[in-house]
Amino acid sequence: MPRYWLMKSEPSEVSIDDLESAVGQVLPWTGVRNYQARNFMRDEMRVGDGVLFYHSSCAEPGVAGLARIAGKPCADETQFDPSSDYHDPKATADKPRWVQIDVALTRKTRLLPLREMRAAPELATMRVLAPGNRLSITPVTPEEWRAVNRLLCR
DNA sequence: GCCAACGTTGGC
DNA sequence: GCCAACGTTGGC
Repeated sequence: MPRYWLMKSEPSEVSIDDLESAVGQVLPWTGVRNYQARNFMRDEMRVGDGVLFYHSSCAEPGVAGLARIAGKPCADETQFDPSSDYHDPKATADKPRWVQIDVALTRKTRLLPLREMRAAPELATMRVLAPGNRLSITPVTPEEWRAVNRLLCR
């Protein structure tokens, strides 16, 4: 039962600074459109779980801050919105397909670059670093969580 | 912009 | 249920 997660976000959409400046420093994590990632949110996340906030698809990919799960999963509102990039015409209010969950900032950190993560032997097992990985949400082991925190203090 | 890896779709 | 085609992800 994982208690830690890595969640990818494109900073051009939602960055660590957006989370920092959000009301209550909480944002709903919307737009997940992958079943495996959805199932993590829907079935396995609990309030208080630790989150590595990861910036992807940008000039400097890497962990940009620490956050935590701050609510229960509920229907992702963007799936019903025809004007949203995340609109899903097959989703209905009766049968929502996608879920969102509140994520709260714990603290912004220095950027821990992907490059540095790959170079750290203690992070070699991280699922996000596995070749070909594309999942936007991946479980993180307590050991990996501690190792990332140690690296962030350097 | 490239491209490898992967997930989803849809015809059969 | 198979699997080829297609779309997306995301580092580089």
